[in-house]
Amino acid sequence: MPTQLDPVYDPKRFEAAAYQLWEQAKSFHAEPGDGEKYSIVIPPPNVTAPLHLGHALNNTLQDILIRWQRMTGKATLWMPGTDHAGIATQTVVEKRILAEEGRRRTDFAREEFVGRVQAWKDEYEARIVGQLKAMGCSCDWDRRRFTMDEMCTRAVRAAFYQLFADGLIYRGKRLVNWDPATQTVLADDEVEHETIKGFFWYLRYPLVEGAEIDGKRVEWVTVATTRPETMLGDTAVAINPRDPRAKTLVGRQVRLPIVGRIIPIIADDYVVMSDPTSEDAKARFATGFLKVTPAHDPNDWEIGRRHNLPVINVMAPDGSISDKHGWTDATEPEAQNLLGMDRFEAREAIVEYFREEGLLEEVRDYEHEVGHSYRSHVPIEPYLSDQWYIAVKKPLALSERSESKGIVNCKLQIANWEREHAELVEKQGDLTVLKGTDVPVNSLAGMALMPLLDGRLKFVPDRYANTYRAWLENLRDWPISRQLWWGHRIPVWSIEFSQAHHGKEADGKRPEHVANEMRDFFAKRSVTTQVELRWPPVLVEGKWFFHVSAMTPRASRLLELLGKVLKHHPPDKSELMHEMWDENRELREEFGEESLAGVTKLRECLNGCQQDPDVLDTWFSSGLWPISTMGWPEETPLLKAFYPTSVLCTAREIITLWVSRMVMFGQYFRGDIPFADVYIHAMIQDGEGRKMSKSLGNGIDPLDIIDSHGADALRYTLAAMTTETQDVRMPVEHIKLPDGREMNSSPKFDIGRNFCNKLWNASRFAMMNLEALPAFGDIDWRGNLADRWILSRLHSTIRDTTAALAAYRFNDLASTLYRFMWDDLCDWYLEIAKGRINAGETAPKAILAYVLDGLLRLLHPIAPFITESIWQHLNEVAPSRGPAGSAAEKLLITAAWPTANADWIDAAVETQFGLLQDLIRSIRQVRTTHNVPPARELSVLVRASGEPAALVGANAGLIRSQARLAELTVRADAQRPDSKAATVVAAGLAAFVADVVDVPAERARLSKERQTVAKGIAGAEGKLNNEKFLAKAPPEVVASEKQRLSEMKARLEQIEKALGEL
RNA sequence: GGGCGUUUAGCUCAGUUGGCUAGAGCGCAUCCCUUACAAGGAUGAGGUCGCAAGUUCGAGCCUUGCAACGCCCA
Repeated sequence: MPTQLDPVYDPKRFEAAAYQLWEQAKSFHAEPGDGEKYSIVIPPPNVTAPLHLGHALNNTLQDILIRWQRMTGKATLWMPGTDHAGIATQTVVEKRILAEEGRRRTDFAREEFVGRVQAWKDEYEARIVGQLKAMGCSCDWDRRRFTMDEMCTRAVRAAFYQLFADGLIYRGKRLVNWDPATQTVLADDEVEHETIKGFFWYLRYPLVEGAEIDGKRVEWVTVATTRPETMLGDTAVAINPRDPRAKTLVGRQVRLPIVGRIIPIIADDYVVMSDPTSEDAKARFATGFLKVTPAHDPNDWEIGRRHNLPVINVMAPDGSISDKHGWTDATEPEAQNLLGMDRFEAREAIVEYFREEGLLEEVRDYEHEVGHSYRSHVPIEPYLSDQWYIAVKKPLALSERSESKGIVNCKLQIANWEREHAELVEKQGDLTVLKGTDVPVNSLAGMALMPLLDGRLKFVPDRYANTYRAWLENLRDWPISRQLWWGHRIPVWSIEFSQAHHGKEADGKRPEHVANEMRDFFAKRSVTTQVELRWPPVLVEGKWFFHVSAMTPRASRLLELLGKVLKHHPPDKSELMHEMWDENRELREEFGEESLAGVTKLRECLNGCQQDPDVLDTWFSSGLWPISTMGWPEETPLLKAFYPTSVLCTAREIITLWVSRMVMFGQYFRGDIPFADVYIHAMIQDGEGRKMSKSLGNGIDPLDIIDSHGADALRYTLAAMTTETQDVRMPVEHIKLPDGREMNSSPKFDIGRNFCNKLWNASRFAMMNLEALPAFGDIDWRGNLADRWILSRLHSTIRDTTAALAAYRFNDLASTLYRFMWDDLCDWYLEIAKGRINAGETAPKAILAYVLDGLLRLLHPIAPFITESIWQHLNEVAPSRGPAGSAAEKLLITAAWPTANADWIDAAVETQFGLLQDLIRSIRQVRTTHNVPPARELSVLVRASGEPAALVGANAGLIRSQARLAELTVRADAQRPDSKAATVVAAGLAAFVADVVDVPAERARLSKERQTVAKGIAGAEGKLNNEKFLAKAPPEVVASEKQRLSEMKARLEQIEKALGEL
C-alpha cells in the first residue's frame, strides 16, 4: 500500500481487494459455539433475473445489521441463497426458448426441460452471488443454499410427509384454467385474452310457484348469460339483496329447464343490478338475476362457497357434455340428448330448446374478453380439478409419527400458551379459538398468530402487524400444487388398486386387504417409517386409489420402481420376466432378491403406481427456508445455535405470502418462531412514483451504480433514504457514458459518492499529519476546548449511531454519521487542527488518529469497502492510537464496536463551542455582506465580561484562524472603534469588526437580524404573558422560555444600538 | 367495498411521548481553484407544514371531516 491516499476517491482501486481480504480471513464464516449469537437468513432472491435496486436496498440493510453485530463480538451468521421461483422461472425460460428456438415446453421431455431451467438457474445464481459480493454483502458463502438443493429438498420432503401424516394435507377441488383441446391446465399467464363478438342470451327459468311483485304476477326469472351450455350445471339463481324484488323472491325456487333440477334463489352482493342507463356495460346488460354454476365459473364458485351450493361438473376433460364427471341428475330425455355433444354444439342446442319452449326472451350482441389457450387457441374452460391443500385452520391431531423435537415443542407450546394467555382465547364449541376469530389456537394459522399476540414476534414499523394478523385471521386453505415442471415434485404416489380380487381370499374388505398387503411390502423393505398411506382410499372417475407419501429418497425410489414394474407387467400377464427389464434388476439390487416376489404378490391387487405430476407451490419451500437452510429435520448444531434468527428484512409485498408461512412452519416443525423481528423496508419507485420495471425501462441496475459511484456510495445512499414510509422515490435519469454505453442512474447516488469522497479526503489529510504521533495517553486534551468538543461529539455520535441501529433507523444512522463527519470533523475540527499542527502542536494528531479510528468503526457497517481500505492505511501510519494504547485490530470488519463514554459527552463544552461557532459565523457573514476579500485579515474588538470574555480569550487563536483575523481584543468596556466598524452579536457578547462597513448593506443585515430576533421575542412574550401558559405548562418549559426571552432581549438591545450608531 | 400509507422549500425527504424563531441533501444566488477534498469552501435566498373544523396554555405532530395520490386485500 502507498503511504499516502490517492487524492480522489476511486472505489475501483480498492473494493475488490478489501473483499478479498475478508474472504481470506474467513470473516464471514460463522460456527456454532459459545457466546451470543446473531443470525439472519437472506430472503432468497429469485433465480429469474439479476438483482435490482430493491434487492440492493434489502441486502444493504441486512449487511449493515450483520456487520454491526459482528463488530459487537457476537457469532454472526448471514445465511445466503436463492429461490427457484417456480412459475416465474419456468415462464421466463419458456419464453426464452420459444423466442430463440421456436420450441415450447411440451416439445421437450420433462427431464430435458427441467435441465434447461437448471442451466438458467446456474447462470443467474452465479450472477446474483456476484452482485451481492460486489455490494459488499458479508454472507457466509460456505453455507450458500438453493431452495431445490439436496438439503432443502430433504426438508421439503420431510415437511410434506409430516403434514401429510398429520392429516393437514388433503386433496380438494378447485377451478383451474383448462384447455380442453390439449387437456392441460394452464397458468394464468398462459391464458391469452381476446375480445370476441358474442351474445348475451336471456333465458327464462320458471318459478316453481309463481309470485306477485307490485301487483304483477311473476312466473319466471330471466338470467342473462354468454355461455348458455353451463346452465346444465346451475345450482342456484342469485339476486342482489338490495334489489327490491329480492324480498319476495329470495328463498323461492326455480325449475331448471332441460334438466328439471329444482334450484333456490339466493341473495348475494356479487350480483350486478340491472341499470339500462349505467356506464357499466355489465349493469346495462344485467337482468338482476345471475345463474350460478359453481363448477364452470370462478365467480360462481365463490358464490357457491358462500352459500354451500352443490357443485355439478357437466363436462368431460375434452369439453364435451358428460354425466360421468359429477353430473348425476341427467335423467330427462332432453338432457340425455345433449350428452357427448361438444360444448359449442350443446350451446346451440340449448338455445334452440329455450327458443322452442318460449323461454328465450332476447338475444343481444355483446363484445367481451374471453380467455384462450396460448397453445390451442380454443377458449379456456374454467374446470374443476383436484389440487393438494394445506388445512390451515384444522385443529392438529398429531400422529404418533410426529414425535420429532419440533412437534413435541409445538404441542407443549400450545398447551402452555392457552393456559398463560387465557385472555386471548375463547371457547367455540369444543374448540379453543383466538378471541374474536374462528382460528383454533392449535391450528397452523393459530400458531402463526400466537407469537404476534404475545409479543414475541415484532414488526418494524409495527403497523405491518395488522396486515399479517388480518390475513391470517381470514386465511383459507392453502392450495400447494402447481401444474408446472420446475419445482419440488409432490412426494405423493397414487396407487390404483382393483376392486375385483385376484387372490384366493374373498374377504369383502378389499381396500383394507390391499392396504395391508402394501404395508407388508413396505415393512419388508424397511421403509415403514418413511411412507404414509392415506386411509381411506379415494374414488376418482370410477377408479380406486391410495395416496402414499414418501419421505426419503429410498422410499421414493421404491415407489418409483414399483410403478415401473407395474407398468411393464400388468397383472393379467402371469409372469414377471425377471432379467429383461432394468427396473426388475434395479429393484432386486436395491431392495433385495425378495422384493421382486413382493411386487409379484402386489401385482394381484394393484393396477399402477404413479407419482403426482404436479410440483409444490414455491412458497412451500420458501416457508421452510429458516429451518431447511440450517439442516432441519436434523437437529443440527447450526439450528441449535442460530435458530430462531434475529431479524427478517423484507418488503411489505410478501408479508402474507412468505413471512406468515415461515412463522407457521417454524412454529409447527421446530416449535419456535423463525425470527424475533420482522423489519419491513420501503419499496423504491422512480421519480414519478411508479414501480421500477423492465417494461417501463425505469429500473436502475445496482452494478451500474457500483461502477459509476462505488458500492459504498450505493449503500450509503440507500441507507440514507430508508425511513419508515412505505415508498421512496428515486428520480431516474437515462444517461450515456463517454464510452457509448447507456444506463439509468439517479442524482441521489451523488449523496453517497460525495460522502465517500469527503471521508476519503478527510482521512487522507489526517493521515498526512500523523508523523511523530504522540501517544493518546500522553496528551492533555482536557485543557483544550476544541479537543474536548470533538471527543464529546464523537461519543455522542457513538451513542446515537448505536441507538439508530438498534431501532432499525437507517436514515438516522446515515445522517448522524454525516453530521459528525462533515460538519463537526471536516468543517470545524480539521480546520482548527490544521493551524495548531502547523504551529507545532502535537496533541491534535493524537486526537485526529483516535477520532478517525472511531469514525471508521462507526461507518464500517454502512460503507465497508472504503472504511476497511482506510483502516489498513491507518494501521500502517498509526498502528496504535486512542486511549487504549494498544495496537488496533488488523481488520476493521472484526474490530470492536465502540462504546460511548458518558464522561466524555459534555453538554457544557458543546454549548461553549457553539458560542465560538456563532461568533465566527457572524464575522464571516460580515465579510460576505461587505464584500471583504477573503485574503484580507480583519481586526475584531469584542465587548464581553465574565464567562464569555474568558471563553473568547482562551480561544483567541482558534477564532483568529477560523475567522481570518489579524487582531482579536476582548474588553469589558469596548466601544465601536470607528464609523466603518460592523457589529455582530452572539450570546453574551458583542463584537466589532473594524473598517469594513458599507452602510446600506450593514443596515440591511442588522435589520434582518432584528426582525428575526423580534419575531422570537414576540412569540416568547406571547407565551409568558399568558397566565394559562404559566399555570399549565411544565415549569421547565416556562423556565427555558424565560431564559430564551432574556437572551433575545439582550441581543435585540445590541442590534438596536448598532443600528443607532450607523 | 375493507385495511394501510402519503401530502412539509423548485426536487427528494427528516421532524421518535404536542414545547418550532420548522430542518437536511440536491438545485438556485453571490464570492472563493486558500498547500485533504471544486465530488470542495464561505455566505445567502427560498415554507401561511394538502384543505376545513376541533381539543389544548401551546398543533407540522392529537381528533373529526374533506380532497388528491399510492399500495394491499376482497
